[in-house]
Amino acid sequence: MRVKDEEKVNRIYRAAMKVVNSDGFQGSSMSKIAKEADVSAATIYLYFENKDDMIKKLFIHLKSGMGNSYFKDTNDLTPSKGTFRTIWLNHYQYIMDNMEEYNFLENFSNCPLIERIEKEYKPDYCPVIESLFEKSKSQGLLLNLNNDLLYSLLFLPVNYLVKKSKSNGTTLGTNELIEVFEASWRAICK
Amino acid sequence: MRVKDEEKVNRIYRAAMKVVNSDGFQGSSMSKIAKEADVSAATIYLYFENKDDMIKKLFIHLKSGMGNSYFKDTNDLTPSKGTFRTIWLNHYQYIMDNMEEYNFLENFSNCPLIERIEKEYKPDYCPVIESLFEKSKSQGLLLNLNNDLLYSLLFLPVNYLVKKSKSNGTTLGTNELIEVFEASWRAICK
Amino acid sequence: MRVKDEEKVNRIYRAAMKVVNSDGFQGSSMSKIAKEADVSAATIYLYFENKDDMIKKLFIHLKSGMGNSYFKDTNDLTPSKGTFRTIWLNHYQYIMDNMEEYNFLENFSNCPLIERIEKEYKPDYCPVIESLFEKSKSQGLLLNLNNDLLYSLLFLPVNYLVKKSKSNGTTLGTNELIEVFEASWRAICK
Amino acid sequence: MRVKDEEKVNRIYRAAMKVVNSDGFQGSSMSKIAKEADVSAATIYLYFENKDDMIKKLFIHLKSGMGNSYFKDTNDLTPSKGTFRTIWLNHYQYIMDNMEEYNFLENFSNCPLIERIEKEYKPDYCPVIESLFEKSKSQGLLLNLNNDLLYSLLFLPVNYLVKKSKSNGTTLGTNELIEVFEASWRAICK
DNA sequence: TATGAATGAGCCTTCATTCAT
DNA sequence: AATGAATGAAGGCTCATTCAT
Repeated sequence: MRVKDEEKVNRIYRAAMKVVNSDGFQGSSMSKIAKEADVSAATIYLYFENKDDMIKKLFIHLKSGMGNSYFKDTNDLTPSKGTFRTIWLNHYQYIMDNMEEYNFLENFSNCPLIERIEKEYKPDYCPVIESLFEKSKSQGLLLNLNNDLLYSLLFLPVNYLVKKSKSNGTTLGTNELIEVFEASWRAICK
Repeated sequence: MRVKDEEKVNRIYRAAMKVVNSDGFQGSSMSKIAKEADVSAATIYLYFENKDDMIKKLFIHLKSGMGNSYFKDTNDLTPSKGTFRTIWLNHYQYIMDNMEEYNFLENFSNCPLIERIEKEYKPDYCPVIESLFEKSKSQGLLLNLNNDLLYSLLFLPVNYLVKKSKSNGTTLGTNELIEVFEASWRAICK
Repeated sequence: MRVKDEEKVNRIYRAAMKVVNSDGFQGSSMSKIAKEADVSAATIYLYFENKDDMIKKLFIHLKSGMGNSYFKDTNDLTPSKGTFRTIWLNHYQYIMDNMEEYNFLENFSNCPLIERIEKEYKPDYCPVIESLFEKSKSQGLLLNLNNDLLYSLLFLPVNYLVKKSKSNGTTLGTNELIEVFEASWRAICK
Repeated sequence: MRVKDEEKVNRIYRAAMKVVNSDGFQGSSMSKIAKEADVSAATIYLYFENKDDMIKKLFIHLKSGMGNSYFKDTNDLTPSKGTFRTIWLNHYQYIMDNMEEYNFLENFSNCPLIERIEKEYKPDYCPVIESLFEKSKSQGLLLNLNNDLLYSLLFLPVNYLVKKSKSNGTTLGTNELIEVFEASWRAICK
């Protein structure tokens, strides 16, 4: 397994994501993915050890891509409501712009295969936001709650809503969006 | 004529849940489930049309069981913070007491097979809580937000925390629990 | 296997014939037959050893019924063209009136299961016609050909035509019918 | 890349024919056929869509092979008794030389699966002989009968006899053979 | 007698993976 | 490096048959 053609790996990633999202994990097969990527199934095995390996690497690939984009345009991490709002909106924007990726990640967070790597991978997943939480708590901006709890109060509702609105075919207006942020913020601010 | 073993369908349900939870959907097979339930694979087809049918019925079975238990001991649905706390704590208790069931439901909410029946089934899933939301909004107890949003602000964080704590092996103390409720409540109350 | 209810056996026979004719041998199952006969599948095993046994007995049952009816209204077996015409027309009429039975027999004459019993059963299948052939040959009415050959020259064409016309949805007119007989007769008469 | 073994499909054909002939349609399974062909069952699916597809293609393959061989060495289709005799003897020879193929075709002409393709395939099956019939009728060589009828009067008896003689272990002598032809011919000639 | 329940065996088919070019 | 061919293993499902009432 020697990586020569970096672009081919991406084609495989994209194909896998697409097939899995549309057919579900159990409906996805190496040959479908291969066809979608326009390579032979055997070729995939030049780049990945096996199917699990491919899925895991795809998961990590997408997850880190997602983590990075939260903080695009955001070098100023001074604890403030404005900072959180910016991050929060970036998060929202990322989900909207990368629905495919987001869906894939959501779908697989709960599968046994992924759970293991989630555990290994999570620690260094979002150190930036973790430290922002810590700073904010020590400055009295946020309630003194566990980071996981802060995370869930702040981000889960919007995640859920996006998924909902996607399946309903509706879109969230700007006002509505701000409303959601304000509600979430109220939950965690001091 | 051998008499139909009413309990057998439950054995199958339990087995399916167990196998799926430990091996994931893609790793679950009818024969594994059959072996776990201590019946022949063919027997499952006496009770269900096919695998999909079985999973769907199991899903509905668990979901309605879950819905019912939220309101055990709660006939008084007068809109008040106390009512919501009771329901919220029932919800928490249910998850803790029925981790297997809860996990199964979580795992499958995202699979394509289930998405369809979710849509059909959701409308009348929790009419009680929906009407409580409505009443509360009209009485000025809650912010005038979409029910889905209220739901996600109120329940998702605790869901997430339970899963977290399970995978960490820790348990939430009573105080911590109340803290989570209070935070969630702050997000939605007027 | 004790036969108590003679009528039930017939219901099973009729059901088997119907199912096999419409779904083919490979598409016929004991449960389908049972349902068609309005009995439990287990009940069939009270009357027959197993599926093969049932099919074989049905085959023999039908075959002997068919043999008998060739000579209804025909006790006069004096060798003559008229006698043969009568038999030939009886044969035609029987096929038309008992298409289901005839089809079943045709379908199964070639299957390995039946071939064995055909051999055992054939000898005494149609002694009447065999002796008529013999007498006719010795009287110089027919060519001195093997009985099987006489049989095939006389009867196979009309069999084939009936099947054809059935699948075309057409019916043979009386004149046409006589024409066929005359042609067949020309083949074997001296 | 391993090269596709053109001969492999023939091995599969031969195996299918053999298994079906000895075990009947209902007794034939893909795995039996695969074993007989000395390939993996999965391999068959590289060459055929599914079992039905394989059987159908085998049927057509054999049928057209049979059709072709009737007219080997026979380009002269001038209507005459000699022409018919030649064709008739070719037909006989084909059956004797290709008993397996012939049996398979016979066995399957009556199964529902085949009936459909027979209907689609028959029209252009033997246009040569059809046109010979037509020409012969218009020249007054043959009786003015339906082609199907001519076909059945001419060929069915010999078919039957061959099968008979095979199951008896006897062989038709040349004289006997000519006798059969003459009888058949007498049925249809003017 | 009659039958619904139950099942082991087997069937068709697919799939992840390896082979050979 | 790339791929079509090949396959063992497994999956979902059906069926003839037996069991237990």
